[in-house]
Amino acid sequence: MLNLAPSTVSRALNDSYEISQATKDRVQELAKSLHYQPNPFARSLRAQKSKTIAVIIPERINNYFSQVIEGIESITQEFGYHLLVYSTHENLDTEKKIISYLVNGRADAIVMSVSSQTREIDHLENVFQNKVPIIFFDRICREIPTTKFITNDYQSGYNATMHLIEKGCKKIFFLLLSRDISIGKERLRGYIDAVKDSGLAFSESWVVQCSQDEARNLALIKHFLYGMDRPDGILASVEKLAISTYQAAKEMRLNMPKDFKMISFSNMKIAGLLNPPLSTISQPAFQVGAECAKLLMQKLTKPKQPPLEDRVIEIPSKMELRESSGD
Amino acid sequence: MLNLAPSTVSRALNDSYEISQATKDRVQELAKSLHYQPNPFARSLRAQKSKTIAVIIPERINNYFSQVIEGIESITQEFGYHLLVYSTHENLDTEKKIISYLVNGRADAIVMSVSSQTREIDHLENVFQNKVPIIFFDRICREIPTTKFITNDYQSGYNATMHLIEKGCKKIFFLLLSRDISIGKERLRGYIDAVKDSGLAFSESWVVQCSQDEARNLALIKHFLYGMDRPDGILASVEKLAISTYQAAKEMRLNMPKDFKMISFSNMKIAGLLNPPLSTISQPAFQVGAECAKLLMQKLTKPKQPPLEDRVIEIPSKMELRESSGD
DNA sequence: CGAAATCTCGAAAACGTTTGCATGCTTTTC
DNA sequence: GAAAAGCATGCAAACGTTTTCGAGATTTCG
Repeated sequence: MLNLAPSTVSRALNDSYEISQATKDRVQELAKSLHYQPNPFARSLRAQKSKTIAVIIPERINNYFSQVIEGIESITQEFGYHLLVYSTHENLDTEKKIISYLVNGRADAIVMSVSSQTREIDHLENVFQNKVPIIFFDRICREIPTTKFITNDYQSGYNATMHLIEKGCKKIFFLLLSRDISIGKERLRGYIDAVKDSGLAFSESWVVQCSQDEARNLALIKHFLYGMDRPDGILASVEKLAISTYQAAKEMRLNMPKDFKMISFSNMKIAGLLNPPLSTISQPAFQVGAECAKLLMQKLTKPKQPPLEDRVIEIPSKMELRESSGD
Repeated sequence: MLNLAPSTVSRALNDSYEISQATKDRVQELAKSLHYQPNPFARSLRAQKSKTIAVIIPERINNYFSQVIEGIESITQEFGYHLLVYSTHENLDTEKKIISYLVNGRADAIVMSVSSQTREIDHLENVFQNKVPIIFFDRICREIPTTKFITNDYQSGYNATMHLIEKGCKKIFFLLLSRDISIGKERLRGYIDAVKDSGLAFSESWVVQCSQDEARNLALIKHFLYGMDRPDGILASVEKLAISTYQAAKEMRLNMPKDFKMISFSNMKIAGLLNPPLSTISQPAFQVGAECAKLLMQKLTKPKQPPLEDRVIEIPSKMELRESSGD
């Protein structure tokens, strides 16, 4: 429309020094009046980058993961990056499929928390070999040499258990989703060490392996709460299991903290409004997301950046004691 | 590597009828062994479509919106569509900026719930004029002639209010975020009609306008709960305000349902575990998301589809009565 | 056996940008 | 006054696909 070559227009829009101010003005004015927006695919194709970050989480309806995404976005948004969000629904096959979408440049980087089913890691190796920067958080994969963010899972598990013991618990059950995922393992270790350090008669049956099926979890919990050897303390390694326990206690008309005490890893804002208020170990979710994003923005927006360091960064959780644990 | 032209390779991979089986096999085998994945940008550039849907919500840490996104994904995932998720943080300027990213083809369609600040709608008009299919849900924009999904806001507001009145409430406050957004208006209308139909002495001061600032909301709620003309019933039009009310009641040691009764629009799964269990009107969030997605998939994947119809589709909510309202 | 039909593949254009290089023009410099 | 330098712009290639068109090879058919 202005009788200019595409190259000139491009340079004018990008404010190149080799275009006269007069031409720049003409071009930019017309662009504005036409609501011109450059085509992102042409750009991505040419530049070999997408200004997009993929976030992969195991489930969406979860306060922790929502907060992490908020944290990520708080940083990426300043840089004009877009967020592609995927949920694996804790399913390994879905995770593999999602990953396969992302190794071809659709995203410039990946931020993820692996599913509880993830045992093999070929697909993750593949990402790494394809030079797509990847950062893990919470449920990390130690084998891939990249940066990972976790909280002090061992210590938190230890402290939470010790707290229950101090409150008089002699038989403390540990509820987990899967023994395979990183956080499960570490929290479990902390729990076991605390139990043993206190000289309690630990038994393997104290560790209760739950599943993705909420109805089954509820039945399982009710079952052991009915039994003869029922616990007087429970440490839930994920929020979901704490909720099922509340449900079970309610249906069975058991009283917390009288009949048993509980503390849980959880990022619920309303933990204090439950009946009874739930003692929690809450993770710095927003901060974790923000730190992941900062690292990625540094790597992606600055020239000549080294690959992401192979290290584990720990950001401590906060224990908030309420009535459910007898406080 | 196979001494074939790009066109042949392309056709072989896409299983075109004009390629011999032998060649197809050779190509597909090599592709598999190289983990070949076609470049999405080249594809999008060529096809003028991105297989991506943008979802714009006012906030991420919200059960309702998370569930809607799950619903959307449950459908789009089968079609191999990707989800770009944005949060406006209830901010109009952010909303405008996000929209401006999307009118150039980055997304094939938009599913959105407008921010509580959204009064002007030029940016939404712009989307529509650019022929980007857009569907609204929950907080809709009636002026844009497209398909919108809502719940029976008026009726739900009416029923909830009637329920409180049946439980003996004489002075019922209505808590809302903004009078501008669609759902606020409709729920408010239902509430007012119910109050008037019951012959209660309605006063404008019963409608309490809250803000995005949680601390201010808490102070506001505490203030009217302290006052002489404090309500004996509260209808919260959004979950967030119900939570602030619980917080206020807790701090002031007020007892629900004795001192006042409450019911709230909310999609919290754990409403029943609060103290006291919260009566809710819960929306069919997952279903709303799924319906939006179904419509879009139809429009995007089938040839020769008409534009999205200009109509409002209502999916009813469910009222679940618990102790907070005196049940 | 010649012509038509069928099968298999390649050449080239197109999608909308960005950028290295070339070009023509004006200004500066010795 | 001629060469060098600076300025403003255009040309063309490249990014990786898909698709239209056409060409050569083989088969079929009368």
